[in-house]
Amino acid sequence: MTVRVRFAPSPTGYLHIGSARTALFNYLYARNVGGKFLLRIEDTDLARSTEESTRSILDGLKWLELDHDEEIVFQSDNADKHRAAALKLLAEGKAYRDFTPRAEPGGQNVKEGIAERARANQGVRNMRDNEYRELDPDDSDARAAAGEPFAIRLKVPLDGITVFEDKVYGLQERNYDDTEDLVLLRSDGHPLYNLAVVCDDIEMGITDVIRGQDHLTNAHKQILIYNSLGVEPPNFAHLPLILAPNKGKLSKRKHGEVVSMTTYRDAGFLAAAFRNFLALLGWSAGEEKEIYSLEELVEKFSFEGIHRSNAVFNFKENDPRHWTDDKAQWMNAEYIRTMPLEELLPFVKAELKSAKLWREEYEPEGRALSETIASTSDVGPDERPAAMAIDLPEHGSHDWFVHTVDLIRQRFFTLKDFSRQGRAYFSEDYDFDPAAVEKNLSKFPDLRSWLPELADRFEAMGSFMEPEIESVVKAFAEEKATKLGIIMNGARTLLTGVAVGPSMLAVFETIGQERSIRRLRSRMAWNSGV
RNA sequence: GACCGGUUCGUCUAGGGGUCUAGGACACCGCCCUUUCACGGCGGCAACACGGGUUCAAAUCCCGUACCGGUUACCA
Repeated sequence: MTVRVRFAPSPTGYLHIGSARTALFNYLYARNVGGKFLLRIEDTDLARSTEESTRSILDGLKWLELDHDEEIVFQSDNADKHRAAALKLLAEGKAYRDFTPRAEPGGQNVKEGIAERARANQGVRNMRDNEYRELDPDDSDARAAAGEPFAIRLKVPLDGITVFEDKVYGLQERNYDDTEDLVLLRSDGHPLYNLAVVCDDIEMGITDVIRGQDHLTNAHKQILIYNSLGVEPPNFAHLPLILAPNKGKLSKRKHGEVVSMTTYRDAGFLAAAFRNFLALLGWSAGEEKEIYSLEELVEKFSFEGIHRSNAVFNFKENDPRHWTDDKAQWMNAEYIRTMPLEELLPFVKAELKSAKLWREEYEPEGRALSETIASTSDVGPDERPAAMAIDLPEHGSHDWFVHTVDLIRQRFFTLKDFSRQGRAYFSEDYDFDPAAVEKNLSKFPDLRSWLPELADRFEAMGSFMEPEIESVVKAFAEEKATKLGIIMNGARTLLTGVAVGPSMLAVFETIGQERSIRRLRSRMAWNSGV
């Protein structure tokens, strides 16, 4: 039998980080065993479900590249089937009509109300002591026919236990006594979650249900429904939860955008990096390795590697440097710095495009992309031999673009850095970081005249490549009896607007002779300073 | 309250009775490299929740306690 799993989010918000991981694990398992990964939108709570949310969830999945098989199922389309199932159970005496008037929906905090009531009922109430449970079927029919509203509840057997072997949590047993006669159909005819899930999973032929641990007790209720319906329950695998730094629930209300998948997409994260991070939250291949490609994750995925304890998603709300989990940030930087250049290029292109920094000249002309890369980036920027310099691409060309991306990515964390910190490489219109101006320019007033003077030296140069640049700048620093670093850092600030970056010689060379000269002479940074 | 689950460095984790003076990663802190730096290299700090057993031997097995989480809806 081929494995069929599903990811079944309810569209009441964007794709939450925990849901994203659930989707990932479903996907990994399906691909690992050659099964199908299906998608179902659980939109039966009309009041809370929105189309926008559905779109956002789909966007998130698409971004993570978790492609689903077959058509998306919308649970609301199946309401009639759910009702029919409830009616069938009613007809078979496996469910009953509850004529108890619907209770007033509690105050603001539903959960607290539930806990409160549970405490109050402590030891008194049998979970199945409903007065209508054993109502004579004829009476029941008569009252229903008279138009009296009723809910349909499952008639949970008196004695026995539900048992299943959870693929993560192991053997799970629960006394029927601990499960109430759950409502299948609301008095307004609306099918409820547990019924809908079971019916849909049966209809979709789901063999393995992989979802958050918050559904562990639902599994028992659902098994009861499967039993009543006479259908063999699927396998269950529950995943540990992802918690907030205070070990509480991670929610949009409390934690805001950090939990949304779109935040990461918009912040310049690579899907591959984020997937990698997500996979390691609650799962381990049992080896000392952190970086896994999707293919490796698929290959190594197993339920044995999944934890039983919840994981904390660590971040500091008011600290920009740690706005999200440090490891996620590191992972993304690691990908940007080390992934094959040809895979990174399209992302940089998209980023530059959206920042209006992309130029058609960066487009490869005729040459295959890989060919270009081989000629410019096999050698790391730091140990590029002199011979390479001969081929140094001209600014504005595709080769230059490739060369530049490879040079500047070494200190970048997100795709956004290419259009922000790296803006000066692609545009004449860039800002100066006040801290950099303060640190590298304002402190050394002499640079105000020295840097334009250095520009004059550059202008006199024939070839503008690292070795020549180096001797010119060194001679200049000696002449001015100052430290080379002062000149270099001042120039860096003028040329790039920021205080950090690759080797300054490489920066000069990459920015190019003409632009370097112009920028060294510019007064803009000085005027922007304090 | 009841039922269910969990508890190894700040965080993610390795660990399935001896190889554990508990390993890796991130973060943090030093040092080195360097013209600077958020790259890189080297190093440091830092954990088996607690109490009882079982055993020659326990982070690993059993029991209890504490704490944390989930569920307990005519929500999903």
